[in-house]
Amino acid sequence: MKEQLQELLIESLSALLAEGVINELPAKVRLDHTKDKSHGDYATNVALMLAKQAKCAPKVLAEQIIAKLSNSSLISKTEIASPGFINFFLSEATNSAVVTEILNSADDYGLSNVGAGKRALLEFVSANPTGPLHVGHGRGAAYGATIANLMRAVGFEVDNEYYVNDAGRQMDILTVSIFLRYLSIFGEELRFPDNGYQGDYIQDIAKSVVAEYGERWRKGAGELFEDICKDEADGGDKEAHIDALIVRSKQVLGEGYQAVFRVGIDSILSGIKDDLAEFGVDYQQWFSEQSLIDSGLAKSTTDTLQDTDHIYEKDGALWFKTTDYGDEKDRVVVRDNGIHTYFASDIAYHLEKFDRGYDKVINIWGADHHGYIARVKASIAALNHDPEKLEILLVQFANLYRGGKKVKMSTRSGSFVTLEELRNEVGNDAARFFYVMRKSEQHMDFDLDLAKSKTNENPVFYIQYAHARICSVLRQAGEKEITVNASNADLSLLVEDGEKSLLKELSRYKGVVESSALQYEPHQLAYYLKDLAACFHSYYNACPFLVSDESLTQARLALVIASKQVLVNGLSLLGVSAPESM
RNA sequence: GCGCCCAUAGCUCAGCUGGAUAGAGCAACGGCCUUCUAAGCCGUAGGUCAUACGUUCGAAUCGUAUUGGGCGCACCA
Repeated sequence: MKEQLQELLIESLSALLAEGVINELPAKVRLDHTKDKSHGDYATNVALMLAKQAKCAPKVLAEQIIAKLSNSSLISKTEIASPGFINFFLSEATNSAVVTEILNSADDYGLSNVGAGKRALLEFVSANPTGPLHVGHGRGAAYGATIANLMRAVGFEVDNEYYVNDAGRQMDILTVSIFLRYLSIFGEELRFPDNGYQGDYIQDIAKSVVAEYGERWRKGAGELFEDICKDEADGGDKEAHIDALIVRSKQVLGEGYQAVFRVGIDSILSGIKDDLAEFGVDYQQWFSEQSLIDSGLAKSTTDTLQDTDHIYEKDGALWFKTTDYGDEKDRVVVRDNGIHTYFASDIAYHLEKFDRGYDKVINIWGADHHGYIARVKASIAALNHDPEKLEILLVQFANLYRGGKKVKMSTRSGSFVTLEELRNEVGNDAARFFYVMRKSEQHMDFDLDLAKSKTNENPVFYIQYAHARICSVLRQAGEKEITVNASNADLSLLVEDGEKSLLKELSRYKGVVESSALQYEPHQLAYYLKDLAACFHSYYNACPFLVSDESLTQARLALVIASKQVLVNGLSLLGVSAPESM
């Protein structure tokens, strides 16, 4: 009905335009829900916006706008409030119509088509497959999955994609780490490199290698470490040390190197996939970095840039002139040792994304990668695509708190809390909700104790409890042999304050979904659901639903069932369950 | 040093892209269970929206400067 009201308003403005009272229509006609019910149901500031070009006082213009407003059964009255707002009071029938609409649309209520079927590619998480996902990745996962749900709800076609960095040096370090642990299982005496992956999961993967290959790839530690430069703890350079070990391992292992690598990446990747799936995060595509190298696209993209003079050579390395496109400094794409950088394949990856013909290309990155934005956009521009089409959403880190104290984490040493551990501790519902409850660019403190608590300070339980309470009411109705006939209820009986505010709250839902989706702000929906639940709890305490007056019972049940539907729809967009009882 | 993000009640955070008297939850205080789940509700108290200028009918919101915090500035990913 907001749309209808808006149309009426535009009609009126067009009439004024025809009469020359105003010179042009505003870009958008804002119609807002009012905070204060003495201001009616909706208010617009158009008269204030247009007063200057109409060269008259806002209040005078407001009167003219109202005069041109055609009669409609929607509106019961209009008022002008200083300095020039027009307040609309809707008729009771208009307000309660939302219940009918919700009941008719059911699970589809809240869906719209502002996205008009445009295709969007949403890349998120994309953590290096060098270990299990940790709580930092969890935020990106929950955020991305929710954005995808929201965008689909408003009519976009969305593909979720995970970019798998299965090529490059990190993979070599992973392989060597597994290999060394594998050797240790057979009692080989060796010093594990400072720069290797220390986590326990590496030991587990090494055991899998044993299970699959037995002693087949066993080599002597002496052979492996002979003449290798010193590690950091021994006064050497840890980078050089591990690089030397990588080269040696490849020599010593031959085809076994690939075999060990395979076991490692398969194990880690399947762990990540299971983890995300259990978290309710689904992907349409898993895009391999290695595939860009195998297909030659990485190479050909670099060649193209070289042919178009975007790349030059310096100090034995190939540099991409990203400064031509506003970056702070030029970036290396091929190192002096001939190995391409991560950036090089990333250029090809983004080119590939654009070539797939999406209308929107969206990346969700950890905020620590913000320095990377300029160079990626530069590469898109250099390859004759519109860098504006790439939208990069940054997600800040999440700190865990337990007992009021920050949980310390460090990735290198392997002492991090994994996403799986978090999910096991607080549950998927609380994790999903908490992650998106905060604005993504805001640092968040994830309070583990709060996420587990079962009081109204925990918003997840608060909202779910509202849903469970409604289910309970409906069960009671069944026990009392009340036949619920919501769609035929006489909604004009809903006149209590609690009912009016609940109706108003319900009518906000569609707009919240749309706004959350278009602005990539799931927290708007999270807050809305909290407000809706509050509205319901308040109503629940103020009015009994199952009363002796049968038609009143039916009307209240209709309202309550509509509320339940919106809670279910909203929670499902957030990936949170709606339990029938708690 | 340069760049990006942030600063709102004692605490954790919203504030619908410039609107009307800045809102929730927690913590504090006072009430509500013989009646649909008290995992709930009602009320009281709590603010120089970091600071200072500016933009205009109107600023927590936009601009500039300052202060204070986070992150980034690799031939790592």
